[in-house]
Amino acid sequence: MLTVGQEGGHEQAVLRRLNALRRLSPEAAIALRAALIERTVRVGAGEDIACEGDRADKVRIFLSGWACRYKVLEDGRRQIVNFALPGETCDAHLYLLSDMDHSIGALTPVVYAEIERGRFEELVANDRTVAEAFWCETLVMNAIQREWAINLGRRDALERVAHLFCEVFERLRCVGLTEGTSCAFPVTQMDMADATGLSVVHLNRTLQELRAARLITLRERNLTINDLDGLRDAGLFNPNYLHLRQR
Amino acid sequence: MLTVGQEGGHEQAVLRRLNALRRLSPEAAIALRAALIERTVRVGAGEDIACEGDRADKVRIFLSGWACRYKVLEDGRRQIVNFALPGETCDAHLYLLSDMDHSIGALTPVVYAEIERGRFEELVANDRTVAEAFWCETLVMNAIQREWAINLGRRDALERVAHLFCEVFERLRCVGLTEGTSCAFPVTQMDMADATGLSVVHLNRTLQELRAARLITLRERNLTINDLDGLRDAGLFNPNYLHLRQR
DNA sequence: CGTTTAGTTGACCGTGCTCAAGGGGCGTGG
DNA sequence: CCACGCCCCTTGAGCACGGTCAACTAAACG
Repeated sequence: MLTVGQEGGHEQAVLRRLNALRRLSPEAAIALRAALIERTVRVGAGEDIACEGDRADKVRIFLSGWACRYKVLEDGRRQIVNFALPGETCDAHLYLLSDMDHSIGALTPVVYAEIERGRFEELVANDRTVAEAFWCETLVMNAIQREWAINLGRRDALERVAHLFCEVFERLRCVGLTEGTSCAFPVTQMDMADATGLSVVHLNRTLQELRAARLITLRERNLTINDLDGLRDAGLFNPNYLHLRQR
Repeated sequence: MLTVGQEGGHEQAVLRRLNALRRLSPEAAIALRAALIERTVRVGAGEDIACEGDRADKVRIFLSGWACRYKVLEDGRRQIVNFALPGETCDAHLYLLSDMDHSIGALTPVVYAEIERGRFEELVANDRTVAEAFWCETLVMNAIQREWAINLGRRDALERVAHLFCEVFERLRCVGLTEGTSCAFPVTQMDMADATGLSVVHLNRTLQELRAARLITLRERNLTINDLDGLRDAGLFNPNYLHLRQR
């Protein structure tokens, strides 16, 4: 069930993310913030935000909560192909394609801004930095998607899970959603398995391996990275593909 | 080694592809064709077109030959994350990110058009249909990348290879590079293995299985699909994610 | 309280990997 | 013209990583 309302405070993440990709002009930031609070949608955990086959007619920008993009094969096998984290945009200009080729599900309660085609085009037409920021966002999502292909194709179970943790941590860090070496990780082991292409049983054992190596602590939907360098080594993680500006 | 020169005749594939994604205005088609022949680059088989870490400063549009995007892990494992086929654009607006996060290698002799940042922005600024066509191209590449994640994460060897054949066949068909149920497939088994996340040995055995099932004939770098429906079933292939306009 | 959902553990099995060897085609150089 | 090397494909044998099936625990929730 969807409920629509005003939502304040979370649009900061969006601006932080776009700024990290491409510096926005002050006027652009103001215009964008206004657009983000015009129409927000809340979705409960476990609900679908969009389904494969749905008409694609608006742009979604995630304000809070975790969602995932996924596809289910005929026989029930599910693959999560990416997460959608706060501050991230779900396919700018998506409406140019007629319909969704995958589904988007809420893993936790989610709030996102919904921007109609005309309104979105107005935003990018009025300010070059906004247009470029959304291009960057799309290009980076593409790069992340490539990295997931590498993860699934050529890394073993331990490496995959370690890499996923590193990536998510960085994606959250750039929008200010980490505290020290901790961040939320509100995802079941089933979801993690579907994101890493493993079975739940093997994912569970892999987590235990990471814990035994004192690389991470994961409990009550909270991730603490005890040894960032160690985790990066274990996952063969190199953050360059995230294209976040160095500070 | 690179040689630069004039290249005629192949730009048709680019126009066919962009038109299949978004109808170009007649004037746009003319302007684009002109831009495509201004500066073309030829690369020999096996050479790299771009390397991870290179400065990203121009847009590449492939005119003929096959290339692949790939990344190599520290210990030598290689994953091909996508192919770049004639008519396809390699990251419009790529120059917005400062550098390449992966490499692009030529699998056969390749000819591509190289468009400088200023020239490219002029093209998309002058005609809305061009801008939209490149957005579509990028969004579809993103969708293809997602599908590869599914292939690598949740399909078994036979399904992966069958799916790859179906996808490549469709991508070539929309630019007019198929003849009946045949198309070029100028790729070594090593490359196919790296694209499907399999070992060469197992890929070889999987090919034999597809041949034994009379689904395909693959010899002398030429693929014939003997039973398209059968191959689609075997690969759980649904072309919707390619977003090609139905004729 | 019973039911459901998430996490955990054990035992067994199979897909796909590794290692190793050999064959065929082709270009190069003696 | 043949020899050699190289690349690509193929085959066999053994093994391991990760899947499947099943049972059990603990927490959450009505």
